[in-house]
Amino acid sequence: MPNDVGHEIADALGTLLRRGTRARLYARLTDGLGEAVDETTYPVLSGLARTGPCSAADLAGEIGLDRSGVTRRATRLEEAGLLRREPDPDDRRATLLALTETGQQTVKTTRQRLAAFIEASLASWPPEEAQSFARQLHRFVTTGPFAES
Amino acid sequence: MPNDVGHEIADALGTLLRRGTRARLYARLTDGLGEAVDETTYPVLSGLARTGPCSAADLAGEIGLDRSGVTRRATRLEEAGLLRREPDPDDRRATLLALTETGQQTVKTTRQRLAAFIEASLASWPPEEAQSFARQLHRFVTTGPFAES
DNA sequence: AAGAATAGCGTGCGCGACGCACGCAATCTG
DNA sequence: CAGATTGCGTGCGTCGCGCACGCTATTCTT
Repeated sequence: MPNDVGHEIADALGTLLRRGTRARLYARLTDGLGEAVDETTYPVLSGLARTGPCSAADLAGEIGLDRSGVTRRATRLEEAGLLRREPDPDDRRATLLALTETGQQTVKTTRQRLAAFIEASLASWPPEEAQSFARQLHRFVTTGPFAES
Repeated sequence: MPNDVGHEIADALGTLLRRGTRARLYARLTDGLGEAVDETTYPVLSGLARTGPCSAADLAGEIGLDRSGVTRRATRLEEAGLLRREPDPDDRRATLLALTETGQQTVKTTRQRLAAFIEASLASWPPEEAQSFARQLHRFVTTGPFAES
């Protein structure tokens, strides 16, 4: 493998991990979806969409955050009607976090926006090139130095 | 283009933009390089390595941060001996920020570590596949929805 | 040439996000 | 049935960040 490869990818990852990059992308994705959903609260919605209804502690582990932070974000999202707290029927001290209908819709549209952004910037690529790139990127991220520590 | 492509890349970007991902990667890259260099201060070093000696305001624009933040990080790095403040010979009110020898060395080793991580996770790939992936990723990042807004 | 306007810099201040730890309620254990 | 444990929300301290002020040096204006 030529030496350039590592440095070329390093450059790309560098700009990708910039604070501003993340902020701009989230701003575009959550634009017009209400005051409550932003860069900090969206991971709660997204994680909850992945796991289904679960406790705040489990969700905290899922999105890599302290339990207290999840609780606070959840209250914000609850007040905005995107999330619902329901008592766990099996354990009366536990409360389950679950997405409401609008919450699910919010996650859905956000993901569609991201996919649309990506497809737009890949529009000029040969289809099979885009396809192989997608597979390679997925493989690189899941097997690289980014796995769950 | 198949619909999967957008969603597959979206997944990869999702995990890549996780808060924890960024934190873990920076922790590994800056491990043992001294107390002062961490996730927040490294962009100052890296940006300064790209631009060469320049003012705090210019560097702020470069790394997407407020000027005051650059100043504070610069003082931390200056106390650690990684950065030097020198008066601008052409403008006596201006002070230029410049990397010291150890500062340059720190940036160099950090970049080498990142490149090594990447090459390690690409070690099992066919060389020409890695090469095309690197080019595609670079192109995707520079032309995608991540450009400077 | 002198006073006004501007530019560069550092710092005080408030805001928001985060983690830790405490208290309360419910549950498990012996 | 009492003590230990678990789940949850919240107060507190810390930290990073942007805004705005004051100070100094420079540039503009007349």
